[in-house]
Amino acid sequence: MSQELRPRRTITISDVAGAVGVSSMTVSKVLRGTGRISEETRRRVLRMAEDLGYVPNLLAGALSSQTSTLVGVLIPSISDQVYSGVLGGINAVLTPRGITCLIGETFFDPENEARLVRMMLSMKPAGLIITGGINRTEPTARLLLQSGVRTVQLWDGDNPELDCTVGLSHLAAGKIAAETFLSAGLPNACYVGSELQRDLCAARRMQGFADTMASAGGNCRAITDPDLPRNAESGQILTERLLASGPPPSAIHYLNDAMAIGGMRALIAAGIGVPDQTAVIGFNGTSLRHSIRTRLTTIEVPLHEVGARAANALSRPIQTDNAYGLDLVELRLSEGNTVRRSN
Amino acid sequence: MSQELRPRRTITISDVAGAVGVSSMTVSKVLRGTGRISEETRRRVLRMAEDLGYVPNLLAGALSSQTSTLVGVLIPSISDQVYSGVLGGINAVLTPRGITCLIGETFFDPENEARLVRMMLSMKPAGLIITGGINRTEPTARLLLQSGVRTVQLWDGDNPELDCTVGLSHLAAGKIAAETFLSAGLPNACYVGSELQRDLCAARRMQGFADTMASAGGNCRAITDPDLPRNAESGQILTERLLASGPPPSAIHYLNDAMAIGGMRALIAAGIGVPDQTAVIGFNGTSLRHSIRTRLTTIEVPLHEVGARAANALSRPIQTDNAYGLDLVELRLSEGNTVRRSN
DNA sequence: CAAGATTGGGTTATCGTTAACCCAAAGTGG
DNA sequence: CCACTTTGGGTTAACGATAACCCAATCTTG
Repeated sequence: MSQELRPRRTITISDVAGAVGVSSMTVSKVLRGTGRISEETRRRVLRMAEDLGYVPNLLAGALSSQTSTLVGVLIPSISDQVYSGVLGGINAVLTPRGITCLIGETFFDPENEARLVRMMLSMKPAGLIITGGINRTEPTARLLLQSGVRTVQLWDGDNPELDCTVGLSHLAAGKIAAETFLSAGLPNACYVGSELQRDLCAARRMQGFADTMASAGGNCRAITDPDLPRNAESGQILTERLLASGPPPSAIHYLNDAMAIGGMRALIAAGIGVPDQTAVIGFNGTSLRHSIRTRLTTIEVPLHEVGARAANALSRPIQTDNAYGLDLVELRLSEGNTVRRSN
Repeated sequence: MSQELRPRRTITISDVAGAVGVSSMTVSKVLRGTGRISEETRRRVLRMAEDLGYVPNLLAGALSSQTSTLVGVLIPSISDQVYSGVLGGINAVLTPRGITCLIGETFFDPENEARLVRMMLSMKPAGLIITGGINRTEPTARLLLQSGVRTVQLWDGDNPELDCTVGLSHLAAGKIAAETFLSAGLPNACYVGSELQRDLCAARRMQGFADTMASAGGNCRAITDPDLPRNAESGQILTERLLASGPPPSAIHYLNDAMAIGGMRALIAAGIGVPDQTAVIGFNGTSLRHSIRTRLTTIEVPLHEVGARAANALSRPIQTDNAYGLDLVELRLSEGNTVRRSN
């Protein structure tokens, strides 16, 4: 604690050079391990850098070399488990490569996205990972194109765009839920969700669900709200709204697991048995999808995997033909006990 | 789509200047709104910047002005709901100020932290927010001091350090759990958690819990594991381990809500009634703490609030005396039904 | 032992912006 | 009408590091 506290003038590469008695270029070469430097000099430089507490200035380095170690990531919300799970996968790949993530939250708003894309681009990132499923403004799209920055679209696998796309087919996800209900003999279904006009991916899941139900002779209502947050409480509220509007459907597909859990609370409270009277399927396995007695049946997306693949895609050679490099993860229905064959 | 695809040479401030017929300094001033510029010139510059698709180079700007718009944030894990919740609060404050977060995950490892602090510092951030509760290495501590970068310690409110500290008292959290059990007439308790030798905050919660139990004549066992992830499955495993080792305690305090939920699954499976035979308290309310029939009693931490306050602390005047600016959020016990007065 | 190759570094010129000054022309007041 | 302030910009020199070359001394080889 008796250390020097004064934030002295910051130590630069040429301070180190001066102290060792070489040119700053030599120090730069040693620090980056390039060029021919004698073992002796190398050791002295490293030693002195250490002693002086030299910290490289990456801003300067990036400006000079025209390549930064930053990657920008745009997601709807960082406190949403789904996206933070993906972020974990991205970081797991990027951090070992010495790359740091710049995070931006769009909250599904194209204007926010536009602002954030400008911000990110002005940091001259090595790459960009942008969550799809929102209506990108035209100027933003152009900016991305012009920038020359490698850009990966995340999550929205139904609508491949940008340099390449990594995610899942939300249409397929909805279809899986529908087929599960159909093959359990439950053609009378409902979709419960919120913010669907902003979250196009969720909207596409609903579409896949409803279309599949319809084309098999079933039906599908929708109980949605434009603004409710996508948490357990909203699931409960919307389900209560659904129950107030008539007899309960035999199956419900929820926008996500949190809403499904809240929804089941409403069902149980109303004396409706799950799965016997109403079957339930969620979306996006979280570690809590197993609640205490009930194991929610859900569509599992390997979030970490999606993130990792997106990060890897940044350094993959770009597709030259018009086939956007599309990389979809596989979906699976989790084992659960909220869907049972009706008899 | 018939746009120019060629990533042309990047447009700089002097391209804009040349096109308008002024000096680049004028453009710089217009773009930043400083200096005296005629309305006429200002408009022409802005127009041209727009037309040319000019994107500022913040690296160059930061290098020159010696102030960046980056803030580094170090958290244990980004996919852990607790920390991503805090991150949401940080971002909510910083984004409107035009500041972008650099994220680093330490996974409770001091060496990772050391590496990440170096990384962050080399980005010359406007500030740093570092989660406490891990043993900072001595060189890292010195580096932080020398750097002159404003640094806020997050989360660990029992051990104020750095320029200021924003978080909660984990000792107090443990104490609340203990007092709740004690006043419910349940002196025979157990703490269940994992990774305690790395997560010092969780360890302190356990300490606060155990000490309070002991000093009131109660007792407290501990079932922990050094490496298990802190999720529902681990809660279940550790609780099974607990049950295998003897008669069930009358009360269990879990490291977090996810583990508590998993633990309750084990209790129910073993035919042990919650809360009648064993009461349960978790930590950190999540939106899923209400599972379907059981409402977990837990200690609620306002995560968003913690993050927001930490972000605000970055711009608060620094304490000059030795009283670290300590800012603790208030804890409260959630309403739940997993603790009941024993009779 | 002459001639080319290798070793171990140094020079110079940017990278794109901004800080700190400077300065002409136009306006202003007594 | 003269001294003085504004207005509206321009000049110059960093910021810290790197790319692209250059060059003297030493080594090697036939």
